[in-house]
Amino acid sequence: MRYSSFFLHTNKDAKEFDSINATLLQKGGFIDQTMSGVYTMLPIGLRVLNKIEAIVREEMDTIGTEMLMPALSPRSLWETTKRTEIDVLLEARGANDASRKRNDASYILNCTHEELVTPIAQKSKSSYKDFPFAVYQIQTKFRNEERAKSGLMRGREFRMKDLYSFHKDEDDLLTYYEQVKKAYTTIFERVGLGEDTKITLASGGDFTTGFSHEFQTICDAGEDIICIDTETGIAYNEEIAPEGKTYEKHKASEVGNIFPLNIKFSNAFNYTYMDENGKPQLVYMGSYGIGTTRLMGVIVEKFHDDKGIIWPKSIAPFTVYLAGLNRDDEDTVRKADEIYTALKTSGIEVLYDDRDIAPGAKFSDADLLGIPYRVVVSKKTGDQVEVKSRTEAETSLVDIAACIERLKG
RNA sequence: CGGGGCGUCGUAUACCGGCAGUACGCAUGGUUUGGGACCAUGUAGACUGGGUUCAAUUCCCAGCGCCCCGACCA
Repeated sequence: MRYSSFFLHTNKDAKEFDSINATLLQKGGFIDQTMSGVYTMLPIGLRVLNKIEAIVREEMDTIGTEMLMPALSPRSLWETTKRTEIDVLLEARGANDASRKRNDASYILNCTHEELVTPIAQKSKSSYKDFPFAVYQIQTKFRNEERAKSGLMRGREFRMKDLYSFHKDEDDLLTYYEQVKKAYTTIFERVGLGEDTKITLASGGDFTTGFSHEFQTICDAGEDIICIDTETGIAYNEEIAPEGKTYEKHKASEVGNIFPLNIKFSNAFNYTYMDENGKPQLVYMGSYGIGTTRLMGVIVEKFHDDKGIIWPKSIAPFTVYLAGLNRDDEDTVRKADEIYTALKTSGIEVLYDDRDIAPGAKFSDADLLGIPYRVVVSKKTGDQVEVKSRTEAETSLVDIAACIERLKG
């Protein structure tokens, strides 16, 4: 991608916000705020989000099947489960009298999809032979947060992967629940958060009187506090940490959560299957979420320095920032063009800064954007190129072939 | 939802009851070219409504919006 034809504009003088991710993502031109808690994913930001979601999708495909449910749903579904009182629930309706006359209904902008997925499953999966099964989606969710804050970490409109599993009994649900834990662990490892993400015991919240598990990434910008039992190493959400134990406390951000719903929703919708003896039995369900936009925010919170973002390679918008200097020199421009083509041909994702601006402006953009490698072509580099990683201070001059090998590796 | 703050070119900010300024960006020209270049010339702005006043961007009220602290957080 050539910078000159990419829809990208950095603004290093943009306002500082309460959180690092809000500030850096806006300075880097990854996101643009539309209103409080609502952001546009600009092209370079979307590249990151797509990579995160691709990883999530790959891991989810090992334990479930992707589908896509609507963002809008009828209020009646939420009345069935008595969840119309959720305080963050958003409603949509005709914006003016004319459209209200045409359609009197009000709709819910879904914050989660148990109300949608349960009746869908009920329509076709009603024999014990059908179980277990699981479906997931990656989709935009809505929550009318009282106070949106911290950039992508608490928005009113955000992206979420939600997975729903269906089982004949509790044992089977719990077996699957453990599989989800493994898949989630793999996801957080792959996006670079493995080390600091703790499986944390939490209350079941609105869903169940039992337990649930949260995936909490230790992070100063986080809104939760997790307590790690110094003896057992087990992490608890502060809200349920038992008295009389010693804990290591950390601020953390909830990047994923998993709930054994048991029969809460199947009961509300009277979703039963026919067992081996021809008797109807309530279905056991689980639900499992990962906020993909929040994940993006947390990654910025974890990986940055005073110059900008440092994206982990697995989710970086590009692998390499190719800075073509000396744009007034035809030979150097031609050489940079050739290297750009060579990198692309090798399957390397490259952002080619072909603008006629000062070298320092390019370097600072490269740092701000957080692209893992920087390659420089200039009068000084001759037949070679200069390469350095985002975190290295020193550059090295190497042959083009060697450079490509390094970037591929 | 309680409390506080703020709404001025695209962005960041300043001043002022009497012609709204600076910087960045953007445009054009010239000089530059390894850590955010320089010079020149341009470009573009007072959230909305009401009130006070000879005169309001400025003061007052309301609405809307945004930010921050706290509460909340399936």
